[in-house]
Amino acid sequence: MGNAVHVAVRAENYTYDKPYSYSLPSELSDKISAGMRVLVPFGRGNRPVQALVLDVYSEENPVNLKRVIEPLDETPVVSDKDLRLILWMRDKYFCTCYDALKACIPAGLDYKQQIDYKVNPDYSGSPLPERSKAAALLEYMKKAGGQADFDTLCREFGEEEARTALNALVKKGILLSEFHKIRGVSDKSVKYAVLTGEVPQVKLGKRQAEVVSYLESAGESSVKEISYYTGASAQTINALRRLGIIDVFEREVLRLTFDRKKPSKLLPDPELVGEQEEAYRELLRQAESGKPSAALLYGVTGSGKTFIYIKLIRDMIRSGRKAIVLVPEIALTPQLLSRFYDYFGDRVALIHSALSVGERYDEWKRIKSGNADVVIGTRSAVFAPLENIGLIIIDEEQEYTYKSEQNPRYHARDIAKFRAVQHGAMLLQGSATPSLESMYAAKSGKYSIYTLKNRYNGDNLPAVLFADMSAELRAGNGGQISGLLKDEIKKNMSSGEQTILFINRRGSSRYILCQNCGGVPKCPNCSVAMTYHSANNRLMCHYCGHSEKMIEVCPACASRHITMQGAGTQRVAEELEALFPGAGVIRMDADTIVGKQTHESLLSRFRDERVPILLGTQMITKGLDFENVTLVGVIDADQSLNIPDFRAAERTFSLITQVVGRAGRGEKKGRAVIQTYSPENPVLLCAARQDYDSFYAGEIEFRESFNYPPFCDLLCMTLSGAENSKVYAAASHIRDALASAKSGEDEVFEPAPAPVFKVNNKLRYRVIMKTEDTKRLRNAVSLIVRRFMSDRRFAGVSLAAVFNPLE
DNA sequence: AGCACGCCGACT
DNA sequence: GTCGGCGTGCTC
Repeated sequence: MGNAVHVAVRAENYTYDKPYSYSLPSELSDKISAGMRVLVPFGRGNRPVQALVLDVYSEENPVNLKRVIEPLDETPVVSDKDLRLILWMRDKYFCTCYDALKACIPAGLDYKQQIDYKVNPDYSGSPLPERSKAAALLEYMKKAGGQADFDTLCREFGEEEARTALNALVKKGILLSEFHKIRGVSDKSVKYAVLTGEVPQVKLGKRQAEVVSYLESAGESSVKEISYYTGASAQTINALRRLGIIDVFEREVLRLTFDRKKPSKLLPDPELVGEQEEAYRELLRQAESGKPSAALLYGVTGSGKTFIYIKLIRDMIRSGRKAIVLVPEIALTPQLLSRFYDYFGDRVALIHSALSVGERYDEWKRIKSGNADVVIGTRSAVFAPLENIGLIIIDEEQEYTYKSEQNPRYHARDIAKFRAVQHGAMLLQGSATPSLESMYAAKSGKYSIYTLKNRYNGDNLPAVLFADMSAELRAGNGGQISGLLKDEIKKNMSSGEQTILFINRRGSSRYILCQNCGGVPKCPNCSVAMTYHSANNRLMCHYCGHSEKMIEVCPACASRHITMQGAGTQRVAEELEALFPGAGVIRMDADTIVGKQTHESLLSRFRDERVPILLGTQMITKGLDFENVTLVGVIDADQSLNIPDFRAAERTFSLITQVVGRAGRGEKKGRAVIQTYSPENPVLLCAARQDYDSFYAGEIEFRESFNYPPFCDLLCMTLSGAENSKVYAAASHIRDALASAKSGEDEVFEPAPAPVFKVNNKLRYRVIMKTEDTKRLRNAVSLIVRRFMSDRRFAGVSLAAVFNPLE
């Protein structure tokens, strides 16, 4: 008899991610409990591997088990509830336990492991054969003072060679190895480079010369910026540093920080009126029941959802429970944040990606130690280590930022539901334009639903005008701005009111077209056109990160007639400048939010300096509340409608509705101009009237007749690899495997090339399956994935399985 | 994945 | 004889 543990090792491969037993040395038995991480010997070579303790039990026969080496934590990093969440995530998302664990804890708690090697001074065995790699490596280490870490040796000898030589030397006892754990390093500093003034002794490479000339004009810059503007890789920078031409140094990074000064006095409970009060009462009763439940708060923009949230959370806190509030993107919700500080002061914890590793870790510890009552944050905040959660709120629940695109590919809503069940909490989703899935769940009784119809400060909906762009084209206006929109902007400018122009760039980006041969420059690694970035005047690939200089002559036919396609903010800005010479335009898109210009700085300029026009992409659709904005223009409303995706209509409706709602938030009456080639389109007409109900009625009918979610679940299996025939064969195999697992009305489709067939030189095929019984299929898929991964015929092909992908 | 074992050909 | 290349199979 003795103590032993079940652990989940940090496994690279899903196939062997299962519980393993290790015996617990008696000196460790009171130091280790479930939810802690330990180091265990794993595999034939007994290499030290991190593992998560699932439970401690007493083992009849502990002698034939390997022993735990050492604990990595003093207290559990996850609770028992979280452990169950992790196991559930593994089954649901086909990820490893350790991947799920990493989602639950801050990066600052994650250990990297490093092995240091030392020459054994007491070695007395036979000498090594001369001229072998091992001998060379040993010689190198002796010169380096008898000690080196693995990374350095890899750089010197190549990874493969270093590994084999080191293993041989350790086995012979010539070298000693020592395991070190390194805390996830703080990212509070950023690498900068500056010219030393040294004149190069050798002729510089093309890339190197570009970096030097960039630094000459820009002066000291961050390495990230340098590679954005010149396309230089880390190697290029390193080479220049070794040549003595540049200096590289680290510098503390300036972060956006939110003012967390404790307000002198917290605001009293907000006053609710009419339908707000009614919704609040019902929600409170539901939340206080102590039973898990889900509700949808469906209310138009400006109907005061935030105050209902605040009042509910106050009540929760009074009864000793805690709350999580998820928002789509922290930078886009400054108003909501400051309101929470006004009402909850320093009992608010904030978790989002703009925090440094260290700050996230601090915030996590603060939450875990019980010093926060409310956690606000983006997707990952759904894992906040709170105990006794009473309420989880997902604001703007239809937003796609709630879905993780990396392993584990979870949706915050699913995690929230699971945790709500664990804690007997209420999940409250709020939206002006709920996702079809959520509204359907509400209508079929799975969620209770509360509706707010009125804008509480009596704001009127804007008057919406349509500009028919095909008529414009016929009338000889081939530009991006219709006569109608131009006139409205002019009116606004003369009355000193401001305008927001929205470019719907989803699904279209700017690319280069040769007018002579019709050629479009493509990424050499991926099957997509290169996107033009005006900020650095380069062509970039959004899939693999490849970038090259903007071309002046067509590489195919040497013609100089090269034009830019797709509506970019820059092009519209140029047109505005031609129409309204000298008028101020602020451009806001991913291109202009680099370096010192932040989202906030641009917005505060727009507000404070009353710049007439704000022109931007998706990022201007949310959270902006400017009294003086009385006109909103949608440049190309149809853009996102034409994407071949069953969610295209839903996304477009949500976007347009939000943008239109930006007009007339103050005293003055607002107007909106929607430019489109299809002014009769029902989706746009509904969005113009802010009429979700009609939109929902039409869309749900479409989903039902074509059997799309929420009427079925879509399973998407993506196969990728370098060799076309192999990947295709693997896809066919998966198709057959799924076909034999199907039941009833399930459908399995033929393997098809992914919409972007080649990414990073890997070819991708997809196999889609529609199913009505996801629960049952999930087990079958888990088995298929596992079998696939351990099947040697499919080496070199990787497989990702996702249920209901958002893209 | 990563590591050892075992089988076979090349070379001291 | 033995070193090392690669195919195979397992990981408490």
